Amino acid sequence: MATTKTTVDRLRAFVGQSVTLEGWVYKTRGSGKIVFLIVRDGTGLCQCVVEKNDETASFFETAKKLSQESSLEVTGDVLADERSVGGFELKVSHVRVVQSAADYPITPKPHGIDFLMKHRHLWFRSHRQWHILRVRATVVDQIRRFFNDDGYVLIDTPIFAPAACEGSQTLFQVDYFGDPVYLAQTGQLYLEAACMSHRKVYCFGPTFRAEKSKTRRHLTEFWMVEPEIAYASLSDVIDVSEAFICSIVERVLRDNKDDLVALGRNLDELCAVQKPFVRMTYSEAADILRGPKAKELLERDLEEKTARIGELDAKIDELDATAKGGGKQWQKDKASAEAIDCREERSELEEQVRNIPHHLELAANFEWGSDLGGSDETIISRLHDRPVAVTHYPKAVKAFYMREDRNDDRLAECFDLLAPQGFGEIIGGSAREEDLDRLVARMKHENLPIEDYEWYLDLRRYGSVPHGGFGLGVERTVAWICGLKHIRETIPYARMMGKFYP
RNA sequence: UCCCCGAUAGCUCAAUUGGCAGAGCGAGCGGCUGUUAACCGCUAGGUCGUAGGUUCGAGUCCUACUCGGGGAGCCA
Repeated sequence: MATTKTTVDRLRAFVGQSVTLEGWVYKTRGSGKIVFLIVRDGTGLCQCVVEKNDETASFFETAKKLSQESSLEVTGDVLADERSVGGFELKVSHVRVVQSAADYPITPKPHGIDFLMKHRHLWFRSHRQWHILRVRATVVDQIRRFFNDDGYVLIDTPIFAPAACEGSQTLFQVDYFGDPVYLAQTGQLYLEAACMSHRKVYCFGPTFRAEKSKTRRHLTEFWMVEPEIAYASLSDVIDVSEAFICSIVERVLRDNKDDLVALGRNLDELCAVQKPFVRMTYSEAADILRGPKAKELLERDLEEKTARIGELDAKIDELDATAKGGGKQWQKDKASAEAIDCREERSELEEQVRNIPHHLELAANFEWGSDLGGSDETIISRLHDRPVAVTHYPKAVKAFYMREDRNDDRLAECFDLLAPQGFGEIIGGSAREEDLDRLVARMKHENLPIEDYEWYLDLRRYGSVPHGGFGLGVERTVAWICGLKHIRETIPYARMMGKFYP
């Protein structure tokens, strides 16, 4: 029997030939004398059809009883068939079971998030997760490629850090041969040193924050890429972030369009991510929040969401009636499953509706001097169809190393980049204070232990120059690009407050 | 740390509002040659999160705790 080993993504080249696939059973459907095996092999899905006849007699019963996620080698002729997922199918001539799986926990039916997170090691195999992590891999590759192709030198910064860079209450403390050290929450200060050697540098690795926040935008361990550039102004740094974000979006649209479509992402919204991004100062953002546009947006939201809740109520009643009435069992089943989805959407909307008056109040009473809250960021980003850079925050709410605005000493030369459609902050960056006296004064004001930062201050003593950089959160970026509401699915093994298994 | 919601079969959810704990999926057995979350019949599967309390009677009401979800603060 002449046969070639191949993978699902290459079937097109083998139509009319016999091939062998190595994979796992994703789903099965059977009838008396025909079995459909949907096999996944890591590169895609392929329907394998086993018909009962003399040729298949030796393994037909085995194939019929194959359980979900059993591993197997399957051999057969490749046919083009539109009825099949992916457009090709295998007319099976041989099946070898590698291992028979029993009682695979994740079924094709819906599961709760807690259950799925506890089965993350298996959840990977589900189609949606497979698409998301493929997008992540492209994003990570493009991050490295963008900087490597533009003359940046990769500097690996330490994960064990001796002291706080930004604030010690959010650090994980580790016992280091009897001394307390902390898991790094940024490599920035180390990068500032390196950029005085290489001019353009970046670091890329995991970052740890012990923030006690349980929200859709937080992880305790996440990946961050941080470029740092010597002789750069704030405006230069924002230019880099623009080109950087555009290159990532463009690359994903080029290489992962199928994944995005499978995830239901609106591609037009991604295509609209083009230079130049919107730039506004913190003060302008504050005016917008207090102004009529923000109010209109939230009031329209309130109307639309209330109306949607009404629609859902009606739909739920209708579905419940279907589920309890006559008709086919599968129709009733489908109706009750849909009703569950509708209830979930309704309770989410109800929470949002409850929060809108509060958000209205926060926005309307926004006071110059406080940081933008999550709801404030959402308002600003939803008013634009491309990313928004909010610049020049009050320096009091920002980190000590940010450069003081020489025209207005209340301000820091910093920016946050907000992703559109309400996804919120994906980048935070700034020009760094290069003046020794200003920096020391600021550190004293914040009661930072100057002696621990002597090495950092040396950078201002020996050839200090204007410089700056930013940090981009990989998971938030992937969530935005994939259109996911929660970032926990964008990292292979999410670490969140109270969660570290598996 | 604070606010809201939840916990019932392996999984997803019901239980007529205090009166005999149920359905689908999954599992097992049987049937069906083109299925797309297939379908049809049968079988097994439960200390209703934990501990107290109210009551003739508690899955349902009250209190505390544990765990989970969502949000606030903080942040990428």
